[in-house]
Amino acid sequence: MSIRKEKKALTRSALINAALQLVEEGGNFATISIREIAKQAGIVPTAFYRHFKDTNELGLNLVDELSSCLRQLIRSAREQSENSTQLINHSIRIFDEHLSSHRELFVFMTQGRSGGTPSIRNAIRNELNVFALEIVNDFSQQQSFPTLNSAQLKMVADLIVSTLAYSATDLLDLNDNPVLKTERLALLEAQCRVIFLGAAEWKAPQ
Amino acid sequence: MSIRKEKKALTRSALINAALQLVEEGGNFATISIREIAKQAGIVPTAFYRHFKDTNELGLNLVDELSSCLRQLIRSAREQSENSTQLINHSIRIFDEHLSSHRELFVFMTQGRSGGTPSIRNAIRNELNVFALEIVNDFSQQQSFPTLNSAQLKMVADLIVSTLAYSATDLLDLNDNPVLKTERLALLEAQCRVIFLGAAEWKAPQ
DNA sequence: AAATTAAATGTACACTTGTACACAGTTAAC
DNA sequence: GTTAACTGTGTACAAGTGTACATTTAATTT
Repeated sequence: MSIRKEKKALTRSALINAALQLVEEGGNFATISIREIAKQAGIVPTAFYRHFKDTNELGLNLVDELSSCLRQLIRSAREQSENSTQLINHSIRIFDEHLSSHRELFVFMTQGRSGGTPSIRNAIRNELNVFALEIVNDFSQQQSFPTLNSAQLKMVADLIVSTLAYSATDLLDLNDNPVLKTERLALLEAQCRVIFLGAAEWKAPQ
Repeated sequence: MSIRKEKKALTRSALINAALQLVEEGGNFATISIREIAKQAGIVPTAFYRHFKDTNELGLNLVDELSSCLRQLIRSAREQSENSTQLINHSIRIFDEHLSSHRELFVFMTQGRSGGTPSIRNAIRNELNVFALEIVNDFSQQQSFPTLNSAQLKMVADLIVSTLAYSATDLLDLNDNPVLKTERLALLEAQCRVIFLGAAEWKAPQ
């Protein structure tokens, strides 16, 4: 890459990190201004436009960051043991670790899924859908629920993703309260187990 | 009530409705200004302060509105038939009707749960917790899951609430697409059934 | 009927916001 | 080596923001 493009990529990621940091510091992405982001990134406000048309376009790039983060999460979770109870325990631990190590991205995700612009909402929805499809893939390969067809597996995977995403808001808020956070993780674990039990029993209503 | 207090209550609810309408028109509550709200309510900006200290305080009052809306939802859902499959179907239909008839409140709820100020997040969390406790109450009275103790019932009720709340974001977005909305409702229904099946099978891990 | 109280108005001010535009400094292309 | 292209700077401005404060209007109290 040429020197110029390298430098550009550098300030570009400075902008992305600036936005994420402002979000993590308690700001709502929807309320963050171009000027704040530029200031945090150490550039002049108008330079922002060399990289993004507006904050919405930057937001869509944050979703890309989220995307690779989720892929990484799936990859980590796959290095695990066989037993189903262990599987849930281990996956949730990995999930929790990712929440902590990529706080900003998950705060952005939970905010954006319901409070972002329509395009950001859709982008996040799409990423969570891809995430669910990855889980379906694992279910199929491991024969987790032999009685379910792929549409039914997707339904269960969506439920898992929904439960994880919902818990993320709580867990991110409980970061400074280890006791309550452990309780919330235990709740999440029990709920996932309920879902697994239900999926194993699932049959269409008569 | 005296005329003066009546009028005050009137403009107060005008402010509340103005905020809700702005939210429903696609705005994010976090980005709405005092001036916008006052304009929408048909009063001068500074009159806002006669009723609320700031938008956050108004938001907490929106949570109160949400609270009574959820209570009403529970009450409606209780007038229903016995069979468990019917119960899920009927409850989800009622839920959907409430989403449509109180759109603004549920948009506010989904936005606020993850994107609101800390105090608003907590207030909404609290309302959803109360909602889950109501469900626990129903589970107990109807002996839905005789093998579960009350803590376990609460865990299941939280999962139901989480699933409903998560689906709300999707359903609110699909209001103008009946086909996809019906699909999403069917997904929600299947997921609730998975949860019920799992809860019936639930036992602590060995 | 007069005095008091309180809600809503109108004005004002210091900020912040997005963004247009001219410019400077560097890298890339020729 | 000169020219062209592009990233980042600096200035500028109209529009929107929260909110203090004095004023008007109308209901309540006396």
